Amino acid sequence: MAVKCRDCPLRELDHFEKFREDEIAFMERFKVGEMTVEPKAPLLMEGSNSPQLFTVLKGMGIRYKTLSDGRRQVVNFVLPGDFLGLQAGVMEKMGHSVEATTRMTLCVFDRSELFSLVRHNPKRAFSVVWAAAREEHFLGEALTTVGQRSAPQRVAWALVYIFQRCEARGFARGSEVPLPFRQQDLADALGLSLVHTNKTLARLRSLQLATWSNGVLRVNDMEGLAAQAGDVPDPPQVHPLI
Amino acid sequence: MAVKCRDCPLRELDHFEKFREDEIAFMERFKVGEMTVEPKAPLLMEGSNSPQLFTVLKGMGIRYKTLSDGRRQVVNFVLPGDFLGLQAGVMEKMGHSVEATTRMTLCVFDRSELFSLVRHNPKRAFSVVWAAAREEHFLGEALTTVGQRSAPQRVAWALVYIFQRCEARGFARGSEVPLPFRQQDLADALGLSLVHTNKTLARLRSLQLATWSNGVLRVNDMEGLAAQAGDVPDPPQVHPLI
DNA sequence: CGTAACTTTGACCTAAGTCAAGGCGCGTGG
DNA sequence: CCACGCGCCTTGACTTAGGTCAAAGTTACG
Repeated sequence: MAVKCRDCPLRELDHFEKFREDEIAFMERFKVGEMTVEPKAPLLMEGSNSPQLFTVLKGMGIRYKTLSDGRRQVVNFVLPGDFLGLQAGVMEKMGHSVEATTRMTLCVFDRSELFSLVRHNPKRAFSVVWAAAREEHFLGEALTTVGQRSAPQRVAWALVYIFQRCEARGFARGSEVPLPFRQQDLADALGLSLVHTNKTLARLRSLQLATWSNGVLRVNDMEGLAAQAGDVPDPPQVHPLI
Repeated sequence: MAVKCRDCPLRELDHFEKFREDEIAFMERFKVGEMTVEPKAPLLMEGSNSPQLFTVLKGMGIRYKTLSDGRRQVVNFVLPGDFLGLQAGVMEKMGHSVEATTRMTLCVFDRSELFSLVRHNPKRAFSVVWAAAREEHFLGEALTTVGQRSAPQRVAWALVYIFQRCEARGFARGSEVPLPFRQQDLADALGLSLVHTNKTLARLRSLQLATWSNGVLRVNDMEGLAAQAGDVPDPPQVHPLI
């Protein structure tokens, strides 16, 4: 039932660094199980201190923070290969919540083993640092986008970003990638209202740049979309933890 | 001339975790020197791969990203105890630039030693992870603030945040802390225009909540200021690297 | 003293928010 | 098998928070 790290399909992707034989063995000891959750299921709660850490194997979700008045900031979209729970693992509590959008399957690790992982396997420890730095880097980009760019730029930027990430994970079929989120999620990620996000998407559609409907994003003109976005991110090689 | 880690004044602050004797010795080997820079001096450049990492000993600065059209996002304010260059240390390049605002003195480390630090000193390695997670946590808060809050809330939030950080570092004299930045810097941090930031600060002043002039922030009514901000951050214990 | 870098204030404008009303697809139960 | 409800998307009309422009104070400094 539970997939062995050895057979993990994520490792096959060019996007992820290759494991050495001993690293695979090490991770198999670190791994305590596998979990499947339904859409809407909460995985981690802001302020909580989960005993588990996860690596996403399948499915998508969102990281978000909720304000006391109910407003919500989507902090990032969660895709396969993402590591969840670092903050809880190293500080006492999570800074944001994580929720499944589609059905997801996750690799489960024991939080208390994180320290021993750092102690006994420096290469893997470096991957943890890398993951944290990667997220920090992304959040800097996102902050800049939300702080400085216009609505059309923000939306275009987000679509390019998501498309690239999906593509790197082998989800793209031609110019299409699955995008199972609601417009409200994107709006909350970009600090825009739902209505304005919708109208902005409509404009990108009428400009023949990108179409997002029924959970599928089609990018007709990546050049043009990137031009709309202004500056665009760059997705490098990643270290998964699995 | 160069201060020994043993005598580093930062270690005295309650805010930072105490070092063990062997950790001090270890850091002294890791440290390659000390540097002093003048205001406006660039410390790290976005996209570059600095051979050095720094811990701030004295002075303040800003982390920021620049867009191709000249707009700027201030990503965070840099205070003593902050570790600079993690992204360059672990990925190939920085995601943002760092510039001195006041004269600063920095502890200099050799980037290439970072890996050996992780390998040979797990406790310190954990501190690196901690620092990265801390920054990630902050950026999530900042993103939420910029994405969801109104101008008065943003400004109040930022003042509370900065005041707390300064206080934890022992900079507070009563209700005053040094704040040597320009209004433009705050505006760029919050995604607001200079003019609107100025007017918002004026309102906080007239409400008797906080006054910021001549590089000094005085918080008259922390309760009220926090109320303006809505939800407020929490500054826990930190691990410095020194 | 003059000039350059910040701050402050007022008048006006526009990007984005809010409100409101439909539309559309889908699942459920009568 | 149809209709009702629900979640999500779409569109139009109107409002507003915050941006832009412009000009005048204020310091600090050479």
